[in-house]
This record gives sequence, C-alpha cells and structure tokens, in this order.
Amino acid sequence: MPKISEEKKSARRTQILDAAWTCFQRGGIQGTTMDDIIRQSGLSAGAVYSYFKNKDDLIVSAVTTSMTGLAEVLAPLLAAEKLLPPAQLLEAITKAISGFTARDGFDLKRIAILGWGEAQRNAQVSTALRSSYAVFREHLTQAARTWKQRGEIDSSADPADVAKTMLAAALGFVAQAAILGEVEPAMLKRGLTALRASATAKSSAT
Amino acid sequence: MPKISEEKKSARRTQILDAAWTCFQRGGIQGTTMDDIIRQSGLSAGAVYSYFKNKDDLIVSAVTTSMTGLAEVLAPLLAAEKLLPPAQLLEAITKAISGFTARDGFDLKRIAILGWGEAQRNAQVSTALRSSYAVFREHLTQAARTWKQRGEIDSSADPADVAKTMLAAALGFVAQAAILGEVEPAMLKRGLTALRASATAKSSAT
Amino acid sequence: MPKISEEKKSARRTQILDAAWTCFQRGGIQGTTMDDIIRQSGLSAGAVYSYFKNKDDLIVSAVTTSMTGLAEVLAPLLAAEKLLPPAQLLEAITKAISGFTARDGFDLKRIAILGWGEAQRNAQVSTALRSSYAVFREHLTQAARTWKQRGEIDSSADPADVAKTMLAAALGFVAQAAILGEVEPAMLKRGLTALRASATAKSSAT
Amino acid sequence: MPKISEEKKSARRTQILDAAWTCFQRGGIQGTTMDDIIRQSGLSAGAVYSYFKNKDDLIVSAVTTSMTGLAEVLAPLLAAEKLLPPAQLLEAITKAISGFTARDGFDLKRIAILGWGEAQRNAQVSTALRSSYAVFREHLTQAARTWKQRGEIDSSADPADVAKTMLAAALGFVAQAAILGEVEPAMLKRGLTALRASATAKSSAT
DNA sequence: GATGAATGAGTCTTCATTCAT
DNA sequence: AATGAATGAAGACTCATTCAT
Repeated sequence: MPKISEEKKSARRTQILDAAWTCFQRGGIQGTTMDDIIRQSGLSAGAVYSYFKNKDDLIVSAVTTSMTGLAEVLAPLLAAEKLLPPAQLLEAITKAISGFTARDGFDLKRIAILGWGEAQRNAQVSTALRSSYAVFREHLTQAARTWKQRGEIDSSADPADVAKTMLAAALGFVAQAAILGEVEPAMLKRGLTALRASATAKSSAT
Repeated sequence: MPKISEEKKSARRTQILDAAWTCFQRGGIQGTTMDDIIRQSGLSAGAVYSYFKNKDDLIVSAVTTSMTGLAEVLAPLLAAEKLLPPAQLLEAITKAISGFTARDGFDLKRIAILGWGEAQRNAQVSTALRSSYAVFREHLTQAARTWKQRGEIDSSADPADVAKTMLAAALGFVAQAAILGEVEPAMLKRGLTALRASATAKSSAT
Repeated sequence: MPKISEEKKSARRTQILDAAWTCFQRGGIQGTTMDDIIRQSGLSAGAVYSYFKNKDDLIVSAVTTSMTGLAEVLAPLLAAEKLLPPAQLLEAITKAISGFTARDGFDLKRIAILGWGEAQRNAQVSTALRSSYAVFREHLTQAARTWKQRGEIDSSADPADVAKTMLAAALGFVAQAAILGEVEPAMLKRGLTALRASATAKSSAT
Repeated sequence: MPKISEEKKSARRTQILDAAWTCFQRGGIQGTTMDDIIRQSGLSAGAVYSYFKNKDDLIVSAVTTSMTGLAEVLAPLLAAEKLLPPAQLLEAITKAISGFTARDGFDLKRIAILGWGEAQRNAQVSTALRSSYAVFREHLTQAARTWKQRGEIDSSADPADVAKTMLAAALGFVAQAAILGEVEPAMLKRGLTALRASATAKSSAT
C-alpha cells in the first residue's frame, strides 16, 4: 500500500472537520470531547490525531475553514463592479450567511457565535477571526467609498464609519438570529431602508 | 459563626460572581475551572458551593446578573419621553454598554460574547439571554413606533423591522468591538447618520 | 444559665441517636452524612458534636444502644424458670425482635444488618456486636442444658451445638426478613416443629 | 493496541472484581474508595472505568458475580435425586459456603454480610440478592416437598415453612460465622439433629 | 453554651493523548 | 498505517469537623 493520496488526505480532513462542527453545534466547542468527534467521524482516535496535532489544532482548523468558506461566499458581493446599495448589500450579505448556513446542515450563525467565544481564550482562533473580519471590514470600507462616489451616502461621510456600521449590522444579524431568532435578511433591508428613508423627511424638514 | 446577615450573604454572592467574571474573561467560561474561581474569590471550595449549587448554577447566575445590570442601564434610554432619534439612540446604547463595561474592570462586550457562546450549550443561559433580548427588542419596537409618530423614520416602516435592525447594530457593535476592536459609539452614530443622510439624495432621485 | 441537667443531656443523646437510626435506615450507615443526622435531629452541628466526639463515636453508640435494648427484651425469654421449648423459644425470640422493631418506626432487622456490615470495617462496632452476641449465645447454651435436663432434646446433644443452631436460626430470620421478606416468627416455629416432628417417624423407623 | 479479545476482556473484569472484593473485605463496601480498587487492581483509573460505568456498577457486578458463583455451588446439592436429609443438607450447604469462601482467599461469609448491608441503600444490589435468595428458597421448598414424600419431615408440614427455617439456619450460619466465629457446619448438623431427635421424647410424651 | 458558616482534604469521574500491537 | 486500550493528570463536588461570634 503506497502512501495515501493527497486527495484522500484532504477528504479525511474534511470528514473530521465536518464531524467536529456537528459536535460543536450540539454541545459547544469546549463541551465537545475528542471522543465525541472521533465517534462522529467514524475514524479511530489514532487516525484523527494523525490529521490534527491536538484538540486546539482541530479547533483552529475548524474555525479557520469556516471563515475561509464564508469569505469566498461574500467576496463576489463586495466586488466594486456590481456593488449593491447599502440596504440591499446588507440583505445580500445576511442572505449569503444564512445560505452558507443551510449547507450540510450546519448553521453558520451558531458556529460563528461559538467561534467568537472561543476567540476569547484561544489566541490562534482570535487571530484567525480578527484577520478575516479585518479583511471584510476593509472591503466594506472600499464599498463605502464607492457608495460615496455614487452619491448613495452622505458626501461628508467617513467610509470607515460606514463600514463599521455595516459590519455591526451584519454581525448583529448573526447574533440576533442565533440567540433570539425571528430575523430575516429582508427585515434588515427594510429596517435600514426605513431608517434611511426617514432621513428624507428629517432632512427635508431641517 | 452564627447566622450571617442577608447583606453579608449577598455581598459574598457578588464577591464570587465578580471572581467568576474575572476568570471567565481570562479563560472563557468553559475554560475556567471551579478552582480558578475559588482561588480568585479568596474563599474555600465549600464556601463557594454553599452559595451556588454547582458550576452551571454559577454560570447561569453570572450571566443573568450581567443581563439584569445591563437592562437597568438601558431602560432610561428607551423611555418614551426623552427618546433620542435612531442614530443618537444607537450611540447612547453602545456608550452605555461600553460604560457599564468599564465599571469594575469588566468588559461587558467580551462577557456578552461568552454568554452567547454558553447559550449554545446551556438551556438556562439560553433562556435568560433570550428573554432579556426579547424585552430589549420589544422596547426598540416601541421606540420605532414613537419615531414613526414623530416622523423620524419612514411612515410606511414596520416598527418590528426597524427594531431588529437597531438591535442588530447594537449586538454587532458588541461583537465587532470584542473581536476586532477599533469601533466606538460615535462611529456608529456617524455611520448610521451617513447612511440615512444619503437617503435624501437617493429618495429624491427615486 | 446553669449547666444543663443530666436528664436533658440524656434526652438529647437519645434524640440524636434516633435521628441517626432514621437516617441509617434510609441510606445505610456509610451512606448517611453527619449533615443528614444534624438536620434530622433538628439540632446544630456544634450541638451534635458536643454529644458525640465524631461520626464513628456516634455510630458505635447507635449500634451499642440498639444491642443493649435488644438484650433487655430477650433476657426474660432466656430465664431458666419459664424457658420455652426450642421451637416456641425461636418464635418468641423472633417475635421480640420484630416487636422491638416496630417501636418508633425503626426496623431492628434492617438495623441489625447495617450493624453487621459496619462491624466489618469498624473494630469498635465489631467488638460491641461480638460481646452482645456472645452473651446471647451463652444464654442459649444454658437454655440447651435446661432442655437436655428436661428431655426436650437428645440426651447426647452438645448444648453448644444446639445453641449455635438456635442462634443461626434467629440471626437468619433477621437476614431473611430484611432481604427477602415473607417470613414470620410463626413460620419458623412450625418449620422447626416440622423438622422435629419428622424425627419421630425417622427415629421410630430407625 | 488493537481490539482486545473477549477472553482478555473478561479476565480484566475478573481482575478488577477480585481487586474490589479484596478491598471490600478490608474496609467495607462504602469504606472502599475507587482509588483503593484501582491501586489494588494494578490498572489505571481510566481502565477500570472502561470496564465499569461507575462505582455503583462495580459494586452491583461484584455482588451479582458472587451470588451467581454461590448459586452454582449450591445447585447440585438441591437436585431432587440425591437430596440429603435436612440436617445433612444444612451441613452440606454451609460447607459449600465455607468452601467457596476459602477459594481465592475470599471469605464469602463476610462478603455476604457486606452485600446485605449494601442492599439496604442500593436498589440494584437489593434486587440481585432478592432474586438469588428467592430462587434458593424456592429450591428449598421443593426439597421440603421431597422430604415430606420420603417421610423425613412431618406429613402435615408446610414445605414453605420448612424452607424458610432451613434458609434462616443457612443465612444465620453466615452471620454468626462472620461476626462471632466458632461455628462449623458439623455443629449445625449436630445441633439440628439434636433438636430433631429430642422430638421423639417430646412427641411421644404429647 | 450554642450556632452554622467556613474549611480543605479527599472522592469520584472524565478525557486529551499515547503507543503497543 | 491504523487501531483502540490504556494512561493519569485534572476537574467537579462532598462532607467531617472546627471555631469565630
């Protein structure tokens, strides 16, 4: 038997990471034991440990993989060309998150929450999330500049502020959906639009 | 040691809860051991266990207490009388969160994130958070109605949608601040204002 | 407040011992905590510890007291004067045990079993039981001598053997009643009588 | 370490149960800590816990195993064919108990006493003992019927009463031997015989 | 004298990780 | 290469006993 092929190896890693997320969703990250993951993956303890150095390594990989997957889904939405206006973009982003979510029975929203918590005690996870979100925020800042150019937001606006507000809305959607529920992308679009539209009355009144 | 006074008892509980939060911030909720809390509190294991039935009880109490404290801080902001306009309210809420935070050396934002994660595996924590946030969202819905009456938001807006958007922004501020940092209440006020102001151009164009 | 009277002291000791037995019956001797006994007795921890040096002291006292009480009940049955024949004596003894039992809601049979087990790990309890039973066996040996004189048992019989057999039947009643149930004093009388009566046929046949 | 054979597994269980009994005899059931058993068995904590779910499971297994072993030893004595007369059967049974006892350095009599005590607080142990003894009593009832047919006991005897008396004598032997000592199977045979023989005089007198 | 809060050593149990087969 | 039994340190929790008030 020759060495296992790279593909097989990658498939095994995915299999283990999938098992890990299934368990994490069930019982939280720290609440999941290696044995839970081992049993869920259908592999042996030794096998799992040949793919991941230890539990923390597995956790970091799982979180990083999720972030990477999400980034891929969001990237096209942030491309300058077909950039949507703020409320529509917010809807598109939250839809993408919910959609990614639906895949494989995983709920990315709950997963994200777990990752945020884990980042509080695991420096590597913290760094992974940090850089992902930093990139995302940077893209949003760029988007804000575009909106400004297009006159879709106030000409005196600081793109960084707008980006932070948009990011807050997106992350807040995740938190709200995971904890309270009863929030849908369309609601945020309408909510943000209402807030924006109101400005008309306000500003025209002023 | 004859019967201890009710105040002393309450002080001891607070002492333990403070120790717990200090430890939770340091190492996460699940990552904190009872021994960590016991040592931090300066009491003995038996003493801690005479105030809290077990680790979960302590966790639930810690989260619940935080939520209650926060609710008290936010309540006056949501009173109908002196209700601020959306962007200003968002700034006030996030300031209150950051301020509450500063007290006692605890960072409520990080604490909130930990609570969200814990809610994924602890039904009692989940319920406690749920009901707190539900009340908060309800207050925001009422606020949205007031804004509508005052003509500060679109007359066709669904107050529930606006409330959810505001809640998302607030929760998202917490997440963003805890993970990425470099977000301040004033930025969100300006960001939301910019998005609103832009609407003028937009809506008049439409 | 002058010193507490001797009577009061004795009453307190009894109160604690009663509480102890109530608890022991509920959860076994080792399975009972001092706190169980303290709560059941209605006294404070300090009070209980002022009457008994420690848990073992309390256990030894509880067992010893029971044995003493039982001995008092059995003594009259073993007096030479009105000594009953074997089967009737066995019935009387087991009845006395069951009766003593009924007092105060305690089941002496279950208590005895617990004492036997405790004697396996507690030298003092072992000694207390040993001497009580030794005395009882000695009395039975004396009874066997009387039966022999009266011609109620085989003239060649060793009184010690007969005493041991009678003691076995009595202790076995206790064990059987505590574990299996459905044994009554009268059954043993009839059973022993049947075994004896059978001898008639047997011996006359021989 | 690939899959261990079924035999090895069973051997390990026996190894642990042996260690448990050694410890139980030394310090009682509740007085024995898992650590005692773990050290005595020569295995690690994890290993012991992979064979027994928890301490109670280990206790129940230990007691059940003993009862099963004893039942096997007694079974042949109760077979209808070569059924001994009462006094001889009592001797044979108590001899079997003492003999089983001698094996492996365990004293089944002391073990039985511990089991009886444990049954007072552990429902599973209670059930295990109950059913074992119930079967044994049933066998004795059958034996009594045989004796009746053979004319070895009174023709008007209730087999159930006789069985209960025999069982009492056997259990009582165990208790007396464990607590007081100086009882041997032959003594009970002689004692019961003496009581029976005496009946001749008595019954003829009556 | 009495009280009952506090102590802290000791228990049971889990679980990340290893390594003999 | 893979397996899964074994390890043992570490964690949660208990409880006999004390002693400040």
